[in-house]
Amino acid sequence: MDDFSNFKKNIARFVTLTPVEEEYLISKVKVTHIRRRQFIVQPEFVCKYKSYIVTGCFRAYLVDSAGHEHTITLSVEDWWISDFNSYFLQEPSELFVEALEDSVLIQMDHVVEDDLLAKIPKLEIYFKVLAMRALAFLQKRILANLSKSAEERYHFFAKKYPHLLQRVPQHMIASYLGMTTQFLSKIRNQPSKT
Amino acid sequence: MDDFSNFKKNIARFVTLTPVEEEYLISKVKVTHIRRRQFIVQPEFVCKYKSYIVTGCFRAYLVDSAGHEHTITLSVEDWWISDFNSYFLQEPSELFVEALEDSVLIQMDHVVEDDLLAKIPKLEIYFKVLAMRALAFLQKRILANLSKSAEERYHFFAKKYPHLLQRVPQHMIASYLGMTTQFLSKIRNQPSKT
DNA sequence: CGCGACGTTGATTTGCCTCAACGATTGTGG
DNA sequence: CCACAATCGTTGAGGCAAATCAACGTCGCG
Repeated sequence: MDDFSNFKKNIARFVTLTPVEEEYLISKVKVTHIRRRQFIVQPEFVCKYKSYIVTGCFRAYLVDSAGHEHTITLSVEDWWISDFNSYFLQEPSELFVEALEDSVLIQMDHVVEDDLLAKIPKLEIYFKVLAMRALAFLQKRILANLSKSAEERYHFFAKKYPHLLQRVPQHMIASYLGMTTQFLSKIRNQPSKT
Repeated sequence: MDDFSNFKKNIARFVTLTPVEEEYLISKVKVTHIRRRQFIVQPEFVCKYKSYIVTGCFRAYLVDSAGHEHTITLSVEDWWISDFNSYFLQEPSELFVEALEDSVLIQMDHVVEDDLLAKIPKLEIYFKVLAMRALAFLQKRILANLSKSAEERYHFFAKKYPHLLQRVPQHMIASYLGMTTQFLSKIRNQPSKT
């Protein structure tokens, strides 16, 4: 089971490529190994790639003027990561995207992407589906932040992503959920109802 | 200046259609007039259309189990509105989308959209650009909610969308910004800096 | 071994909410 | 066309959820 196995499967969930197309795709993308604590995106720099996570774990976060970190994204295997804003518009990023574990990525840049979309138009559909899902996801997250208490948000998260609780340090989860480490700790260690 | 003038201009910002394509597009979409306080999306129902606002103003909101409204979207002329989640997946919506003024929409349903995308592939690009912009926008909003105080969020909003302050009732803006009407009122009437 | 990253716990503070009452404006039916 | 209701914004008192500040224990790693 090589690096591309799950990548192909993931695409096959939404569009069906011919063997020739698949081969062409694989020939164009680039496999990159990233060490823990390494950054693949940094503020001031333009985000060059969109990256599919083969193995590993990443988070994207912003550091505000008070020096507080705010986590936008926690991603594991079979997700795409990037600063889509910076990648799409080719503007300097404001975010850090950091590997939380040693990771393997499949990457493409704009040149490769445009070529692939031209040669394999079905990929437009694949990326469209991903974009729509991302939109739905972000909308739900905004709603959750507006309408739920810190405790509700945590329990919802814990139920939905139990594996992340084990892989990701708690202060990052806290910052993802919009609360302090201390408060999250208190939630976890209180009697509580489910 | 007919209903389609700005619609065409908006598309032309991102892709260039031939006169024939433009005509075909116009022949397929549907112009709808909506009265103030009318709903174009309601919970339990599948969202049938994506709609371009020719004139008017809409908001999308969710009512939580405690009966509180949470505004996801405030939209005016030249924006697309829909419950994209419900429209894209053809699942029942959870949202209300309500006209805040008498409005005129240009609408397309899935059948029309698929046909248009097949006949005018350039529209894929148009919608892709819109989707990416929406993604960037939602991401910024999540960051603002995570990192800014209610007062900062309000002043930021007021500076960025001064026209909305006049068109939209304040309790809706408050719910969009994630605070109560009363608190927003207090922010507005305090000395404050900036 | 010693330092830094991580989590926990308690005391205190505060940003924002809830509840409540009250003008002003809009709009609507008799 | 007026009266009354509904909608909208304002203001104040009191309360709570979550932040801040601070101190401490543990673990992993260089």
